[in-house]
Amino acid sequence: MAKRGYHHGNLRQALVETALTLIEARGPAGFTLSEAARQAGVTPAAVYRHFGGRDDLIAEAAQQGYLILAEVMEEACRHDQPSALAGLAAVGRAYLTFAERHPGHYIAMFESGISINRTPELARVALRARTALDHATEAVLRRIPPGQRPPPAMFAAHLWALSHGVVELFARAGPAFGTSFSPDELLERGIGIYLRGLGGEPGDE
Amino acid sequence: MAKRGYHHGNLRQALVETALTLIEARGPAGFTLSEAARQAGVTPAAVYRHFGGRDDLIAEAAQQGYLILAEVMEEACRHDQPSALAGLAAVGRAYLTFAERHPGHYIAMFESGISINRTPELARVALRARTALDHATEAVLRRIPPGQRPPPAMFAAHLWALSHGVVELFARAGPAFGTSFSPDELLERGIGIYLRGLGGEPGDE
DNA sequence: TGTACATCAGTGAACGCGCGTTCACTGATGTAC
DNA sequence: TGTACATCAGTGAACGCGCGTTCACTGATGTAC
Repeated sequence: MAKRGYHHGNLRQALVETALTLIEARGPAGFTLSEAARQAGVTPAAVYRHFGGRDDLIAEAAQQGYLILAEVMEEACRHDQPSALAGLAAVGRAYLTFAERHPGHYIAMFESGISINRTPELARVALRARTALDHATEAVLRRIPPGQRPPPAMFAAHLWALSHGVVELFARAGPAFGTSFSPDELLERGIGIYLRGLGGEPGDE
Repeated sequence: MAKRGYHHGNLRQALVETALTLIEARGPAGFTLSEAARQAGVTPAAVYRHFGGRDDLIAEAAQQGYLILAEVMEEACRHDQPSALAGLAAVGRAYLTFAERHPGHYIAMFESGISINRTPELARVALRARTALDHATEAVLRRIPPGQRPPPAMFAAHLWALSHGVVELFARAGPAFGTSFSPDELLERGIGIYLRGLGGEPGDE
């Protein structure tokens, strides 16, 4: 435990991190400003030095999440992959890994009910994640016979939807809707089939 | 407004329907037992004649939702479709339509945070919806060259995940993540590509 | 058909609780001279 | 290097609120005789 006096030092970020832990543990409804303050070792009123209120704190958590997601997406398409399938699978896997490793961020982003248009910054950074995904998929699309290519935006939307659906139904819900397949396997094979439908990688996978 | 005296007549179902409206309007966090009672024209305490508490009311709403979804899925594969694609698309479309027409149920089922294993009845009826989806997809799978068939459970999971992802990201979020494509178009073309990847319907779509 | 009675759905008052938010304040920090 | 002072992060007490839940009750319903 770092010593602290009257001034916390970095309360703002400490609150965000406490919020993330709470959201992860109790869901978006279980999160309260007061408890976040308590766990950060601070009076509830202190929170108002840094955030407009409860929802702004969640929004900040979501915003940091979109930033991480954007970076993760950018990273996923940085390394040249041996095949289109490998490239796409890397992007999908990155999404799964993100949800797994940053559940608090993930919930704040997609399950907390805060609107992506709540603040211009949030909208901006969400768009950046979106754009990163678009770029990642565009790179793959170039390796596919031109005749079969869907519009890039649609291609990205399909990948995102499939990844998101797998996370929501088969990863985050726990074994509730469980199949005998792991989320990773489910997603990777789904992407493989989809990609074959586009005419890419005839002999692959 | 139906007249009522001291006894409501059908308070239980009236509460469920009020709950659905509230959940739809304010999200799962905005729903309160007290307000549901108020809108049903009844004291909060009256709710406890019919439900164990707030969460049981939500669970009942979810349960009725799974029932509707199961029926919708069963209906979607009842009519013989001219092609495998048409069959699959009908199932996907049914899912979208369900989310659109029964947003309260949908939220209670997938966004309220109540566990599917909360009660045995809820688990049973959720499984029934799941099974209906499995059957709907199995029928399609039979029309596909055997060599390419994925395990039926995986096939169903892919369809579900794609549909669910499209709903969550591009239908329910409103225009937040909007693409230029409608959710229906997105889903239908996604299913088309996926199905071609399975070797079905070579010249179709 | 009429009366007595058991049942139980809904009442209304009350509770303790923790929430989000406000306010005037206090005391640590760091800058100017 | 030392002192005065402005800044502003965090305090702590207080608030009103609506929540979920409990309890002893009341009065409508429907059944038995």
